[in-house]
Amino acid sequence: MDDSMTQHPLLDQLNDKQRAAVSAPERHMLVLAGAGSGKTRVLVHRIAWLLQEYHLSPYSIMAVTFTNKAAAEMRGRVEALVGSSTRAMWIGTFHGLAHRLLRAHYMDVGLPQNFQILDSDDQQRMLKRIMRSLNLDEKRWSPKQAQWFINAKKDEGLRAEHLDGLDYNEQTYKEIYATYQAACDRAGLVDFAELLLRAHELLRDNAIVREHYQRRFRHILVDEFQDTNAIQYAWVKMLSGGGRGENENFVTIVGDDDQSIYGWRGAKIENIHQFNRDYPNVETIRLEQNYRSTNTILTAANSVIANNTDRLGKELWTEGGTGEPIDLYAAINEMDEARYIASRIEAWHEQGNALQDVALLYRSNAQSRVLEEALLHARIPYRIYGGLRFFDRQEVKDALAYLRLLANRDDDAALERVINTPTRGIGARTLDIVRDGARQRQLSLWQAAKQLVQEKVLTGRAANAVNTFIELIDQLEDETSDDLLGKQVDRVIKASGLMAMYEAEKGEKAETRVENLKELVNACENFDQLDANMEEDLTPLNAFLAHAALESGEEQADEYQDAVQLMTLHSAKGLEFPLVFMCGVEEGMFPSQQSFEEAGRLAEERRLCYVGMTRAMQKLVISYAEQRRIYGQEKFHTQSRFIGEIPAENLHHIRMQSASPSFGRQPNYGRFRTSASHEAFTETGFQLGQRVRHAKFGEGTVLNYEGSGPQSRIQVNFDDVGAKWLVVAYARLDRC
DNA sequence: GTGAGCTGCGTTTTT
DNA sequence: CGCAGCTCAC
Repeated sequence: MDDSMTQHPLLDQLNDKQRAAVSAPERHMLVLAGAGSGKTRVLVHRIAWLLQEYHLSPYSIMAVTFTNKAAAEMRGRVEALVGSSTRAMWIGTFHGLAHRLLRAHYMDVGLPQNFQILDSDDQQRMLKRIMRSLNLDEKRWSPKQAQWFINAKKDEGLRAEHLDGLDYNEQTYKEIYATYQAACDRAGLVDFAELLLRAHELLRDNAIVREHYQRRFRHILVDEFQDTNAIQYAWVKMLSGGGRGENENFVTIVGDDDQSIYGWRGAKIENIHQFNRDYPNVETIRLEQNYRSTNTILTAANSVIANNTDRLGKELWTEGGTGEPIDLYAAINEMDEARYIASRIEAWHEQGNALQDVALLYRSNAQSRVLEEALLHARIPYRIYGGLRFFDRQEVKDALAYLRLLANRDDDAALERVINTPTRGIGARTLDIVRDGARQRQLSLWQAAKQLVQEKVLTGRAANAVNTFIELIDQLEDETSDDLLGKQVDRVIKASGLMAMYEAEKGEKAETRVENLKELVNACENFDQLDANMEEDLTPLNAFLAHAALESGEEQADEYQDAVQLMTLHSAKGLEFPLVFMCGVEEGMFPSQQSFEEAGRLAEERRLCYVGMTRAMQKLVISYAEQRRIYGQEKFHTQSRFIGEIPAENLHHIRMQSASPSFGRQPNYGRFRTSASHEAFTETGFQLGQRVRHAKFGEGTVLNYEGSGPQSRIQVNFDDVGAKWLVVAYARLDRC
């Protein structure tokens, strides 16, 4: 590479590999980007390079991500780098871009112009209704399973009619799938998986549309490619002409097979391999230099992931220092674990470090509870990721349902939600009649309701109530359609009685609901259709509704408060923290019980472990509990196999230093006693958490004790035979 | 229409 | 064990 190239401002601060990826000639590329290797940076600089050096129009570039957050970050950084608008560029999520295609070509795919998006909550309610209408045994068939089945098939690109060779169970799900799809089609509703499936069918079946986009998008860049499922892969392939079309299309995929943690929802790591087979002359570039973690952390993470087979192969390295060893805390139970973590955070904070630099990672959400209790007790502020998001809140969804009805009367899901919210005398009986009528006549609920009133199938109070509702919606549209969006929403919320309903409720919860409704009006006032990447020819209302469905909104505010972050290992992906705690690293928790059966799932757990470890910049603390209460039952665990895969020299073992009986689950001690000094030894003469040896049972850890004097008993979790209660006087335990 | 009381369920999550 | 969702009685 000559000097003029290396001095290009876009290549300035990049390492050789990054530079090679950014300045590569136009071609298909596979960038294997390890954790913390500057992946987004490469992607962003590559786009800028295409614009500046190859003088490509922003119009000819598409960049695809999985989350809105990633898309927004990419757009922002590209804009900052090239200093001009990127509006013409298609940067977005798979779902967002598919939605865009469907809006632009709704007629070609047989959708009404006002089609609405069904989120997974809506989808489940819809399925529940459909399964009732099919008179299925509710003990045997669950909407949840049906939802799983349908989405999995759609993710594979399969429609109900494509399914054959099914067993009896699947046959039923197929029927549900078909009925559900017919209902969605009638109502103009599109679920998330449907966005992708239908966009793919559009490109597949419509040569004119397909060729138009193939001509347009000279470069397609896909982030997190290891997380793509079958339909997403097929979609990219279709858009790019498979890389062998008559047009010059180039696809760049960026990903890390070691960070594929979404196999359970249909992601296929093999898509990375498949890309190499499908596209000609793919250049592979590996980004292995890590700019995030200490050498110790990387060595440990590399050792763990090395236990997986079928890897593309990659080893992270750093020019940085060794750093501190990884601490391993062996807790006697989950409360001890939580208390230890809280004490470590206190120490960290006292040394002048920020709490927001600390993350607590766990395998499952249920684990957060005990951690929260300990943090609360220690008065350490914390924030939990993955709560309910704005557009997912009940009251907000109610309001949106009214708006959806204004946009599209046939939206059955919306109608079901609000026809009797607030209550207006339309009870279960009346609704059943309307549902039956709709099914028999193959109409939407709205149309059926109208007909049934007209034909006097519905009479008296019921007819009156239904009529009032119909008139309310019609009138609302009439009167507010000329309003600006914010005004319109404000009037709809009030005239529908929704606001009054929540105002009448009392309590803190109700107050928040009222606040949220006001906030929705606010969001509408500030909504910028173009900023949201919605086409101009979409009505503002439809644009907003699509926006609400596709981006369920940010998490709650108060982000400015310095607080520890709690989240699952999955949601930690892509983030980094100076201090990371990985908790509950026990066999049966992590790897989870359910992953034991299949090697593939175990490998995914290991990748999750790799993801977790590589979040840590300076210091990683791993902990596990010998005993843990799960669903009200005491479980005894051993440390996770993943811990054993870390080189011993990188680990620093810690056991409980000052034992307190409260951690031995004695009654009446409360969950977290103040940390005043407690006797380190139990009345048995053994320390809680201490390692002991028994002639027959081998080695184990002291977990608990009860009684005193000659009857005193002690509970030991033996490595080989599990937990046992022993009478100390007879057990002849030795200290290890 | 509302609330007590019962039942069933219980990785991981984005769109 | 803790919850959400549902039923049934008023």
